[in-house]
Amino acid sequence: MPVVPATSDRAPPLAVVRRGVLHCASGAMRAYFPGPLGGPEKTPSRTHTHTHMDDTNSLIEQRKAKLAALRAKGINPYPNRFERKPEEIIGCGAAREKFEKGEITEGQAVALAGRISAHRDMGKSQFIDLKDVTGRVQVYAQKQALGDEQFEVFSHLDLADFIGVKGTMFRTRAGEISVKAESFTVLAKALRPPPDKWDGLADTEVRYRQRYLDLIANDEVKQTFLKRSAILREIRAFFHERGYVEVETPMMQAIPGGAAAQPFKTHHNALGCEFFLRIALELYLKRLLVGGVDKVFEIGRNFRNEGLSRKHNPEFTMLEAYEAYGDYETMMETVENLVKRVAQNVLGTLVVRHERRAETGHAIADARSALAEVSGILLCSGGEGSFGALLEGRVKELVGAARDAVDAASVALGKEAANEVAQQAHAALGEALARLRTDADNPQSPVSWLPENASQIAQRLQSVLDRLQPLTVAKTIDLTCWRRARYKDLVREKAGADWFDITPAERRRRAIEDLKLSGDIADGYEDFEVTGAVFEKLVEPTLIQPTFVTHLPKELVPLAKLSPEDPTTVEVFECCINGQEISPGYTEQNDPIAQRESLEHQAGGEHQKLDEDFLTALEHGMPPAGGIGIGIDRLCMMLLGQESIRDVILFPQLKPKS
RNA sequence: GGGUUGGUAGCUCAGUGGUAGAGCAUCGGCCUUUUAAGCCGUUGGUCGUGGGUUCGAUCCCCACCCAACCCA
Repeated sequence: MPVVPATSDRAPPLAVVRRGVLHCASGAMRAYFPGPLGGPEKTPSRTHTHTHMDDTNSLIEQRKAKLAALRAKGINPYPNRFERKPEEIIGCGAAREKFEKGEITEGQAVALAGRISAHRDMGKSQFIDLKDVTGRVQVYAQKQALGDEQFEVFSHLDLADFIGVKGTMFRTRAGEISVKAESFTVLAKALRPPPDKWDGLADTEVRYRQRYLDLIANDEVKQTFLKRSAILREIRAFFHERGYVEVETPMMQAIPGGAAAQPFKTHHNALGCEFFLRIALELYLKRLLVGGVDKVFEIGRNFRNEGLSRKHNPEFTMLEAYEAYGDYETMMETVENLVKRVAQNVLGTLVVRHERRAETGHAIADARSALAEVSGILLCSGGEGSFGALLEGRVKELVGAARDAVDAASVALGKEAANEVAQQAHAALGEALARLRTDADNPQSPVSWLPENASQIAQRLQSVLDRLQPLTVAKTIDLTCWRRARYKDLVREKAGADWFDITPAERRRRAIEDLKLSGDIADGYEDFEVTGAVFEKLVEPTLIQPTFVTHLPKELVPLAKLSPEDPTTVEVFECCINGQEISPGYTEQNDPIAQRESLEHQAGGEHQKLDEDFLTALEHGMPPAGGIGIGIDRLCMMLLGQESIRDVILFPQLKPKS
């Protein structure tokens, strides 16, 4: 009931005004576009549009009214092209740069086109910023120069409209390189307003689902994807220069092979059979080695039917390259040279600096309020006896330290300083949380917790850690120095020098109890899997600087070739950078009998999973070869300083909106 | 799968058990070299969805949807 009168109070005058404008305008539209375009079959949809417009927000309505007004003036808001002489054509940013360098002189005629990104109205003179992929340039429009009619149209242009401008270059009094408009053309009217010019677009969901808005609003996002493109270009150039052949192999495969992963299933109607989207490129590229394509690579999408996370997108881009008469040593050099070249040519440096992208202010405010909450809980639940121990303890000290750090961060002027203290806070809280969890799990703990207190405080601490996370991402990756380290040595660094001298039972106990990997070690794990968990959880995340991990145990990579110098290991490397495996490399298995045994074992007796055609190919003889795979998305994350794979994939997979 | 945080105007964000707020954007007015232009005025909301509690819910409770992060 209260809704109806309220609407009827307000709605009628607005509706009358808007309908008046729209009806008049669409009448003009029909007059200007007689014939098929304005024919009767369009009328129903137009009517529908009207009802829709009445319901939708007024910003779109206003723009549609402007669109109709343009048509009423005989201006086509969506012309087929921007008419201009070829010699005048120039990019917006390019025009500014060329003027700066003196390649264009004051008063020279130019033509450029772009999207309006800012509008400064001075009455009888106006400024807009015009943006295209080359950058931004200011356009200056004077009533006198354009004439009353054109100036009227110009002054009613909206942010996000596309226009073309012809004019002359000059520098304003304030020194800004600008174009004085002599004429302009509306190239495409935008019916929706762009995101905020200052704050950009922050809503992650909108950024990923409507990436075009992200690209419009957030320039650094556009730069990231332009650089991703440059990375791909450099990778291709690298391999082409070395005589590699680029190929494309099937994405739809009857038997998905080359990796252990769940595939996506699809169906071919005409053939009446199932196909799978590929999970790896390997088996087809090796067929090409058999066929005499000695150096071959492919860059393409793989699909794995697994969970989504910061590091995983269900479809991701993989590079695989194989080189006959090479081995895993050859391929290590290849990876190193490739990454160095790409970094140098795209970033101009071999030292990659990762900065956080999140805004410091909000994160600190969040973290501080959460910390205050933790302190509150500590105080409120501080009864007699048991809590005395807590309040005296390390936990309180650490929470206090974290608070101080966050407070310091909030007044720190520089990003660096804020980041440093945030990192300290993060470390301190991580320690406090670990301590809490240990004590809470340990009945012999000197602190006799109330269980609900412990878990409550642990949750709050976790929350604080989460909030501090965006502040703590700052690191430098030095690509000039590539370490080579044996798997066992790296494990010994984290798990103890005697790790491989103790019994398997002792290793398991130590991993679960001392190294706190209980959640990562299943009951049925083999001994090598226990060590594998240590590597994956404790070693790999710490390998920030480029590291080739070599001499992996043969059980871990059963399909690989044994190392002649140590037959308990295989000729395989994992190249880790930024705490992630970027690239595995192999001396490829070319013994058809050994390969058959491994694949049969992997298929676990399910014969339909065996790629007989691939095994047949090997029986025809494959030259000894080195091979690598490089996760392009992860490589981009590392090079471009992004902490989420979704920030290097233009359209990451999200749950469809219902 | 579990947990934490979030979803309010086109955008960025405040906020409260009782008529919904700011800045920018929009629209109107003044201003012919501004640049986060300025000044004056104006418009704009199913407060994620669905239930419940209540005289009254955007707020409290429950469920669900979507997202980010952490853990598994």
